[in-house]
Amino acid sequence: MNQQCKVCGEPAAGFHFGAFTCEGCKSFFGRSYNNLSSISECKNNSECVINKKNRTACKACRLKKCLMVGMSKNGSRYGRRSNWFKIHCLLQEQQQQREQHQQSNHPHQPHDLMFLNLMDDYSKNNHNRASLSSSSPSISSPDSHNSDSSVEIGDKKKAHQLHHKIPPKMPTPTSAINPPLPSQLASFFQLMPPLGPLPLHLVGSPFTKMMPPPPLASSAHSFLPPSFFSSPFHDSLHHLYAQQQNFLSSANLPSSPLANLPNNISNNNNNNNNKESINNNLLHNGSKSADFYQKYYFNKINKFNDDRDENDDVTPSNSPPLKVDVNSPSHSTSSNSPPIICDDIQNNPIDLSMKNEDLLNNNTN
Amino acid sequence: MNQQCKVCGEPAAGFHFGAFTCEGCKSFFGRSYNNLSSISECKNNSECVINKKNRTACKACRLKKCLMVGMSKNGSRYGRRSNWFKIHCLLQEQQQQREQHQQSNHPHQPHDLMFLNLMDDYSKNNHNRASLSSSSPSISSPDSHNSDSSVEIGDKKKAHQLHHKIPPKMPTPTSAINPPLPSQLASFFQLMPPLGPLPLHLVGSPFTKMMPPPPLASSAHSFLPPSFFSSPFHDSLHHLYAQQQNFLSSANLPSSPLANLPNNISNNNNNNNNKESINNNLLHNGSKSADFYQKYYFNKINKFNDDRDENDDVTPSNSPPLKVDVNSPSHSTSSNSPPIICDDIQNNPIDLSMKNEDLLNNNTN
DNA sequence: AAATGAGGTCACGAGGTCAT
DNA sequence: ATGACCTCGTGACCTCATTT
Ligand SMILES: [Zn+2]
Ligand SMILES: [Zn+2]
Ligand SMILES: [Zn+2]
Ligand SMILES: [Zn+2]
Repeated sequence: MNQQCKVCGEPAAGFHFGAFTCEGCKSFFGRSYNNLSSISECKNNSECVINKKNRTACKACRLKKCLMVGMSKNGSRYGRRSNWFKIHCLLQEQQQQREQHQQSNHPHQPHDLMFLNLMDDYSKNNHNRASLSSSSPSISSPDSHNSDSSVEIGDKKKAHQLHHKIPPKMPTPTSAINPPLPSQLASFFQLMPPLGPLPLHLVGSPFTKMMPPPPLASSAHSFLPPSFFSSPFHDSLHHLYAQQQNFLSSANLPSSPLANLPNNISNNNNNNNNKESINNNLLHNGSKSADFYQKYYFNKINKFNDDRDENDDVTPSNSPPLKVDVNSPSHSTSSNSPPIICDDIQNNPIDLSMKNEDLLNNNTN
Repeated sequence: MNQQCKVCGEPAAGFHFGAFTCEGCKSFFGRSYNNLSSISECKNNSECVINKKNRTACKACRLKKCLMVGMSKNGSRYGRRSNWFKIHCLLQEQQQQREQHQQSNHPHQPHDLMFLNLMDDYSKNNHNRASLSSSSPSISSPDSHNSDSSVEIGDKKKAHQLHHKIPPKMPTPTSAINPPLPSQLASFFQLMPPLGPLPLHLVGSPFTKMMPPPPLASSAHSFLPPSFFSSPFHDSLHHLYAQQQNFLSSANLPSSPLANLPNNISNNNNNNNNKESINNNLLHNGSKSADFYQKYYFNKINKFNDDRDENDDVTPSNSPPLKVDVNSPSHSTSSNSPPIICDDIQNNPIDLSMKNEDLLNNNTN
């Protein structure tokens, strides 16, 4: 797949810690997670725009970006990904491409068609397993990516339309993320802010709407054959995204820094060694300085990212009415309204229970 | 590897700041970049030929040479080099040797063969699975995956074709660079020119569009097995090189020195500390003397070097319609024209997305 | 079996050090 | 000021558990 690293934009090496990332960002996140102390404060007001070239210039902002795109050490999963997951990724890619190119364009083809085409290809190959790509030359191998748009060929034209509804409102993950973060957001997110007063004023809506970066987002799920999809990972993603946004917008900052220790924030169920080490670091230094906040936010965001995954237990992929969720989601229900997405997610039990990875996995399988 | 320092010719210690250099030139560039003021004007009309023995004689010309070979503090890469990079370096070396020896000679062996042999060795080790994508994955590692190439798959074939044409026209990086610079170029480049009137006649073409100087350039890529190489780093390099030349020849100088401050030139997105220091230096001294110009050009060239890598963000591997871009680019369109190269690069998403190092790394893997 | 990601390994290069 | 040498963060590649 042609996925790009959600953090730096380089071609992604895979889905790591909850997001498509390159090897570098994967390793960076893995290392940093257990060694926050090694990250020095941003010298640019935590507003660095991370890209392939400068990703090593500011560790603070790189980590921030990692968290922003949903990376988390919890809930990781192993094993081969389902074909649906792959398909979904493809669709998402196409969508993004489409959005970029013909942003204002008039959608000719309903992407339903596009999707169907894809499905056809898939089913054909499926027997062999060829995986998507196989059939369509373009796609090529699952991993290898197809660079191309695999999907593509036939679809490109149609593809763009999928999102016509959603896109406008919902920022594409990538597009939304890559661009410089709104200063507001950036300021909010200052993991390494000199501390100081927290940007509570941001709590409002404006911020909420922007966040977006659902690890994966696509409108395709509505097309997925019900039988295949137990739980729409797609929706889930949206939900997650929404949740994240809520988190960000309503994050309850410690009114008195000292009052809430980061420890409290850490996940309860989490046995993760890594997590512990982080907390230890935090406790270690008693001062409630910038360092404190840095770690505080780190934990906060991490918990948020982790939580989205934890729900799974509660609602297994099936539990929630598939049909309802799948269909109703963004499309039918609030198809027009952009902000909607969030709503859907929240209302949809299914989604809530899923995590990025899980979501992806659950579907179909 | 037997690489030589691109600046002074001494055996290289590694790939530093975008070029193979010795420890001395590496350190020199690292120091000078942040302390331009320490560099005094050349007393030889900026025409000093830098070599191992005299490299410390004229800092101005040494720095100039550094920039000429593509050194830049931005976008440096860390970490281990990909196997492809190594292979590429080997090929490049061989090619150079070949060129030197049988310059006018009639090539018996297309070096395609040579390359293929190399590739075979390499692929044997890794692959197994290569199949997919083309095989390309040749490279082995699981994750690596794609990183690279993704995009390309479909393009690979085209890519190499591109170059078949180009090579002749495109000077090999090394060979092109090492030799004395064309006088025009040299004059333009006078970083430490006594100042005097700027080469306004050069102002012409759009600076913006030009991209960059390729640290490494080689003609080999055209030979790369399509399947293996997703994106021809080789081409990219050529392109970059060509572009650099264009830049040099057509660079638009500030009509009114005072009007355009070097600061404006600096990258927007660039948070690089180093860059800042440079700008600071510049601002520091108010006089618009030779010093001003020196720094102005320094920034200009630096930006140029930096930009070559930056494009990545702009055109993600996917964004552009693969088919269209890939094919249409240099081939069909202006396939014959040599200057074309630049076009290809710009049009070709693949190339754009890559940077020197990245190029090398990315390919197939 | 095949695929896939978390972790681990260690080649590398940016930076820093310090004798020259 | 230079450049040989050292430190350590980075990231390409590999191993292996996990999942399909
Ligand atoms: Zn990355
Ligand atoms: Zn920063
Ligand atoms: Zn040298
Ligand atoms: Zn000189």
